[in-house]
Formats: sequence, structure tokens, C-alpha cells
Amino acid sequence: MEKSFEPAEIESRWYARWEASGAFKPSGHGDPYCILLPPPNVTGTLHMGHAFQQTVMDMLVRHQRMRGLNTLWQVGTDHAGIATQKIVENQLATEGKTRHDLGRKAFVDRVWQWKEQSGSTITHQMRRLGVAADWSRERFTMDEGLSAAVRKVFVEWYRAGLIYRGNRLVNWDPALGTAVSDLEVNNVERDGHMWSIRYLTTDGKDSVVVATTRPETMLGDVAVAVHPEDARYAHLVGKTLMLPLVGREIPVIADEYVDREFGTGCVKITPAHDFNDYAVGARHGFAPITIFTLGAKVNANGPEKYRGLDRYEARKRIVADLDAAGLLVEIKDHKLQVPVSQRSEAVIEPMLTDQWFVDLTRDTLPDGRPGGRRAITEPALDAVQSGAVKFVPENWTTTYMHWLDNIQDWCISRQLWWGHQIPAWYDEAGNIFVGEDEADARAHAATAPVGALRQDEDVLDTWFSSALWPFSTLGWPLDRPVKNAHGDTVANWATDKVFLPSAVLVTGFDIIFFWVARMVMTTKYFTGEVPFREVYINAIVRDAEGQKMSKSKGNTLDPLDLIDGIELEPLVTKSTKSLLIPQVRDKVEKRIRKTYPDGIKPIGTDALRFTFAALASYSRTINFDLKRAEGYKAFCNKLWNAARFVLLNSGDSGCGIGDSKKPVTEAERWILTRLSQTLAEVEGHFVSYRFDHLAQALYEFVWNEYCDWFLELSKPALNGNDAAAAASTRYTLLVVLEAVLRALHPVIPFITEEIWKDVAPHLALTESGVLARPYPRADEFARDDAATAEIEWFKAVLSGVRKIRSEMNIAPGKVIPLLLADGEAGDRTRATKFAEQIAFLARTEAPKWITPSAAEPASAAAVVGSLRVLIPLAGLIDLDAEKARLAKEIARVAGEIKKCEGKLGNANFVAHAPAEVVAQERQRIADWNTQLAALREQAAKLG
RNA sequence: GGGUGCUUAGCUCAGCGGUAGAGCGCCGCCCUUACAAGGCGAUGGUCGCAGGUUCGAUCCCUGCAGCACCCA
Repeated sequence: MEKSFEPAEIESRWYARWEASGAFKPSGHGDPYCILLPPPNVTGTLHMGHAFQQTVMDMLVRHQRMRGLNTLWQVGTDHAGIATQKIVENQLATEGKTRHDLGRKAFVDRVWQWKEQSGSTITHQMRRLGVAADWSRERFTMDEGLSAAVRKVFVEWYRAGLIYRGNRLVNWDPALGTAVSDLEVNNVERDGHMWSIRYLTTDGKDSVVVATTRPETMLGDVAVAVHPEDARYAHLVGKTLMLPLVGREIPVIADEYVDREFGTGCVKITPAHDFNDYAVGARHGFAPITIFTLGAKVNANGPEKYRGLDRYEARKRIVADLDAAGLLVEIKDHKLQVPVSQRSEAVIEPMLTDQWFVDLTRDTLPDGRPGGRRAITEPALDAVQSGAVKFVPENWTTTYMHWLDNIQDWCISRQLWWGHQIPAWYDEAGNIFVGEDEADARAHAATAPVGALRQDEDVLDTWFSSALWPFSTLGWPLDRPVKNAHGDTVANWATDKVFLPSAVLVTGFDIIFFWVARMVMTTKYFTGEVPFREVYINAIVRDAEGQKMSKSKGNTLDPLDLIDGIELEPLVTKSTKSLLIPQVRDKVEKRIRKTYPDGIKPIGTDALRFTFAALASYSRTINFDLKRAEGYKAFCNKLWNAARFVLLNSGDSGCGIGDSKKPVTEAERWILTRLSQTLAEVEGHFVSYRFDHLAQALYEFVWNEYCDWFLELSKPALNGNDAAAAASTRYTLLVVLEAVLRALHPVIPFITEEIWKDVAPHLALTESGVLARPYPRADEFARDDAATAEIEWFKAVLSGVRKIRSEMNIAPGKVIPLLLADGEAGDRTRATKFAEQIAFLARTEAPKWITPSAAEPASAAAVVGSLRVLIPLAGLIDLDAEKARLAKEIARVAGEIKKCEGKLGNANFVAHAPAEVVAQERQRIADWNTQLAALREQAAKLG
């Protein structure tokens, strides 16, 4: 083995080998265990969130594969309708073209080209992370098979009356020219104004003042509302107002929606451009008046002088005109929530448009069939309520249930070209025909089409296809094998449906609504199964200060830069490349130069993965701290060097000991006990998804027990005169190391695989690699409590001596005398047994007992129970310093005793506390007293 | 406005009704033949604040403050 751990060198070696050998394909035997990858955008790149989430999935999949389950990690990508289309449109823009210049077919071809060109970036990045995914089954939401599933679902739901077309108010992105989901809209707080405008009554005798953050929408006002119990305005309800600048008469209405405390208590009602107003308008029977074009410019419904103006330009002019007319009462600064499109950052304009919806709210259809609430929403609620789907941590259940309880119909149409074109056709009279294709649509027509048919130009929401992922990727709805472009089988519903339900979905809370709930809906409806049994909601990765990672802040980290390292200058270039605003650019550059003055040192995939594991508690965010990652790289190095030590001591091949050989030394029995205990813990942590505890348990075992104590204890054994102990120790070193490699493999696959290949021959293991070995179980290793007690005693003695050496500044290399006094019979036995190890590891002469009556040289002492471990002062130790040290220790122990006495002296404590707690306290006080006696004795000897 | 979290060592985080922990940092001594990405040792916390329950509260309950996120 190389002298130090070099991740780059190791990692480059293994992945291709694993993949080529089919190590990640389902084994075909054992219980099915499936994980669905949340499909990343096909043209996307790997970010820290992906890396974290995928590490978690990989740990689970590798663990279960090693446990003998038939594991499938189903991977693939989605077509990300809006995002991908926008990238290609931007490319066209640099050529001075729009998609309309190309036409639909040529444009879509061009998007496919872009997908082919960039689509493998993220999947290659995932390979660098070491994910044990079955790439031979990789799918894409626009694959023929997955597209067939989309058509089938659309048609079936339409024919069941659960998909309808309607003219509704939707979130309209005027920049992209499409409807977007309310989930794709961020409400951002912005500085704005609150304008107060006076509306006169038609008779001119009275007036009301309305307050609004969007004065331009007044062009579409249909009423002014007040609260029904608001005495200030009761006399006006039913009267009409003259809408300024427009001249339309609008009524004053009473509606409980109005908040009397807010503004003047009078609200203008613009149903066509505000969701709340739409509801108010509908309650009162007003026809909405749309005043904007789809590009958010004033349309023909507005007064002529504003027509064609952008909404913000119109705002300026309208405010000015109101002011001129003396109707502008007040302008106040005001912070408001502005709906912003996640995709284009354009301000969303609520807009009345024709769209397709999935019904999720009706109980019963007019013809008596079940409506969406009963057919789709309630089964999805029930899946979680009944426990068929469990959230981890479970408090996310509330979020899920709450959302479904208040769900709206799902707008599934998008005004894009990239995506699944809606399988609906219109005849010349506007009648709708739905089918898998035009012929199927005609065949199912209720009435004969009038003239030619024309397919709906819109496409479906990307999430519509993602929602089918749990079963479409397994081959549904085909009843025969699904082949990819190369003719390889990628799925076969007949056999693959054993993977449904999948075991666990690992995903972020931000897509519980987008994706999780919708998968439950579709999978329940079309297969009768739940899509997954558990949903592990992973934390969101933030920077070390808890800030959201964002390119404009310059605090993003590229997982590959952590793995491979990156110099400062390339890092600066890379991080500022896409930033167009000079101020932002400068800020980001400064930040990066400050945070990473020397760039980022390579830590390797394994250390990155270990860091993610160590940070994966149930907390909802994890703050990624590079410092911790560096610490875990040190851990990998530690493991590497421990393995080197073991292998250097293992001879050429085999260790000459059969499996039946029992461990000879106490130390072996102790480390096997601790291994068994650690593995039991680890197993529990896998079940509860506590990867932080899992990582910590293994870290502590490897470093603090195996390396710090067992390896050290093995040195005297390996070099001692007892050949049986040496041979046995050599064997146990290997056995424990091999078990540790197996236990750690799901977390750090590369280094464990690399070391394992060298360890395996010594234990005559013939598996192809560590992934093919069974996951180690607690019951593989015998426990021995007696041996544990012996080693604990030994550690206490050794620590006592080390402490004296360190505090008294005795050079670590200097061999010193060691005396033992007092103690019990057990101490004598142990001292004899461990004499060699004590002398070796504490660098002392052989320990000598002094008889109670004999004169004792002035010494520094460590106290273990009633045993005094003495280091004579002569020439080594300052008597006063030792006295001071002793006094401090006595004070500490006395303090502990006082605490115990306080408790035991409290009659209530003794009466009410559980017996074992009281007993524990009594034991504790006894132990402290023993120690105190020994310390006082020692103090007395020093005078 | 409604909801959900969080607040523990200098930093990033575990913990939990019964002796406050880890990693990193800091301090001291050591290049001891697996590892200086290391070894040994030390320092460091009235567990956000105020009440309550309890023999006992960092932990449970209530209120408050600050922070974060989600929904309207």
C-alpha cells in the first residue's frame, strides 16, 4: 500500500469496474428493495443538495445489497420543460432568433440536440460520487415508454371525468408566456408603495378611499368591498361609485373577506388579476374584466390612452393622472409580497386563460361518478393516514396532510413547446376530442367532429410525467419488455412490478407537494399500490453560516471541487462567470478570495460522503462546513494507515489461523465485544436513518478503540514471546479490519474497496469485492464482558500514568520506574497479566509492588479504585507541583461526593426515585469514596 | 395572519428526566519504527430568557425573545 491515502488515485480505479461488472444491477434474489432517484433536470449539473441526497440513497442501497436484498436503484432524468426550453431560447437569442423563427418542429429538434449534448453531464458527475445505481435502466421522462405512460394517464383520467379544460385564473409568467404552478412561484418581499385613491360616489356626494399596492389594476375594478359589519361604510353598501380614469360605474359591496383594520377598510376588487378578488367577484356574480395582454401590457379593455403600455409604465401614468385629478390621497412606503416566477424571475400576473386541470376537489361528478377528491385526493391522504406511507422525520406528515386538505385543482397545461404535447384535438367548432392519438380520439368521439382536427398546442407540466415515475420506469403501461434505442431491455412491468412499492423515497421537503404527493396520487390510482413505504425527507444543504447557497451570493460549492480540489483563480473565474451585474460580481469575488484564500484542497469522494453522513441528523438544514470535511479526510487517512499497519504485520499471505480459532488475549476479546456492540448500534441507525450517529459510532470505534487501543495493545503482543497470542492477535487485527471495511463500505465505498482487496487474501475471502460481502452483523462476533472490564482497568492505569507524565513534563521517550501500592486482589492479577503491555505503552520499567508496611518513596500517583499507581519523584517530579495536582484532584472528587450526598440526603429522592437510580447513586458515592481515600493516603505520604 | 422548526463549548453540530458530548479550532509536550492528515495531555458550557410540573429539568409544559423556513 502507498504510504498515505490518495483519494484521486483510488477513486479513478473503481467505478468503471463496478459498473462494467454489473455490480449495481438487481441481483435477482432476496426481497426486493427499490429506491427511486428524484430525477434531476437532464441538462442540470450536480449541486450540494444532489450530492447529499444521493449519498444518503447510496448508503441505503449498498447496505441493503450487502444484506442480501434484491436492490434496484432506479435512475433517470426529467426533461424540465420550462428550464430546458429557456436555455435553448437563450441560445437562439444570441443568434438574434426566437423559437417562432424556427417553428415548433425545428425548435424541438434543437432542444433534443441540446439534451444529447449536455444530458450526460449530471449522470457523469453522479458516477464520481460513487452511486451504486443501475445505469442500464436509466430513463428519461420524454422516452417513448414514459411518454406512453403520460398519454395513457391523461386519456384515462379524461375519460373518467377527472381531467377537464377550463377558463381559470392562473399564475401567468408574462416573460415566458406560460402558466406556471403556484409551487413555481416565490413570494418575495420587496419595497413598494401603498397608494390611497379616492373613488367618488356616482352622485358625487360621497367618496371612499381604497388602498392598493397595484394602482394600475384599477382599470379592471368591478366593485369596492367593505366589511359587512363596518359601521363607517354601512351607508354606502349598495351605492355605486364612478371608477376614476375609466368612467365605469361600480357598486360598493359587503364581503367578509375585507380586513377592517387594513388600510382604510375599503378594498378595490379586480377579479381578473387577483386570486382573492376572483373569489370575491365570483361570490357576488361579477364578470371579471381582463385588462392585460399575455405580455402584461394594457389591452383593449383599458382606456385608449393606456393601451399597449407595459403594466409598470401604465402604473406611472395612472398614478400621475390620478394625482392630476386630485384623487390621489396618499403614497406610503410599503413592504409587500410580490409573486415572482422561479424560472424567469418575472413578476407573476394572475391571468384568466384556458387551461387543462386535474380535478382534485370535487366529491362527485355531475353524472354520479367519483370526483377528484374521492378518486385521487382522498386515497393519497389515506395512504399516509393509514401508515402505508410513513414520513421520516414524521412531523412532515402534517405538512403533507395540510396541503392535501387544502388542495386546489392541478393546472397541468403549459404554453411551451418542449414537453409532452397534450393528446387533445379540437374540431372547427371547438369541440374537444381526447385520445392516445388522433385516430383514438376520433374513435372515442361522442359526436362527429366538425371539419378538420387540430391538436392542442400546449404541453403538460413536467411534474405530470414525474408523478408517474414509480411505475412508468418499471415498464407500465406496456405488458412486454421496454427496449431502449440500443435494443436493450430497460424495464419489464410483468417482472419489475415486484419493486413497487419502493422501499424509501429520499427527497427534499421542497418537493413534497410538487412530486411526493403527486406520485402517491397517480400510483394509487393506476396501480392500487403506494409508490413507497417511507419518505425520508433530507435536510437542505446550506453554507457554514446557514445561508442558502446561491450563485449570486457566491457561496455555492460544487461537490466536484471539494472532491478534486480547485485553485483560487479558477474558482473565482468559475463562480463569477455567469454573474452579469458588476457589483454582484465584485462582491462574490471578494467573498471567495476571503473564504478560500488558498482555493479548496481536494478531500476526495469518500471524505465528502462521510461528511454528509455525519451531518445527516433529523435537522431540517445542514450547514456544510469545509472544516468538518477536512476532519473526515483525516479519518480516511487514519483508516488507511491502520490497514497498512495490519497488512505489514500479516506476513505474505494467510495468517495461518483457521476460523475456529478462539481469540487468545483479553484485548482481542475486548475489541470483538466492542465491534459487536458498535454493529448493533449501526444497524439501528440504518433503520432510523440516523446517518450522523452511524458515522459517529463507526468513527469512534475505528479511531478511539481499534486504532488508539487495540493496535497499540497488539504491538507488545505481536513482538512478545507468546507465539499463540501473536498469531491470534494478527488474525483478530485482520478480522476486525475486514468487518470495519464492510461496515463502512456504504458510507465510503472507494477506500474500503481498495483496502479490502489487499485484506481479503489474508482471510481467504473469495468474493469479487467488499460490496459482494455480507453486511457485518453484531452476532458474528462474540461478546465478553469480563474481558471488557479487564481492558477498562488497563486503560485507566495507562491513562493515569500518561496524565502524570504529561502534567509533570516528563519526556515521552524517557523510561521511568513504576510502583504499585494498595489495591485489591484483582488489581494484583491484572497487574501481572498486563505487566508487559503497561511497561511497553507507558514507557516504564516493569511495575513493582510495594508492601503496605514498607517505606514508600515520594511519588506522583494515579488512583484507580483503591490501587495507587506511583511514579517516584526522585529527579523527575517537583514535589510541590505534585501536591498541588493532588489537592486539585481531591477537591474535584470531594465535590462529586458532595453532589451524591446531596441527593442521597434528600429523603424525597430516596423515596421517589426509581430503585436503580438510588442504587446507582450509592455505588457512585462508594466509588468516589474509595478513590478519595486513596488520594488522601497519597497526600499523607507526601506530607 | 396561520403553521413548522431552531437557539447547547470559539465555530459546525449531537444529546437527553438521573455524572453535559463529538469534530474542528485554541494551549502544552512529542517527527515514539501504521498515520505530523499523527500521538499524549489540558482548557473551554449558570444548555436563549422567565415561570411551572417533578425527589430531580439542558430535556416535559406555558409564556417571551431572537433566527429560519413553509402556507395565505
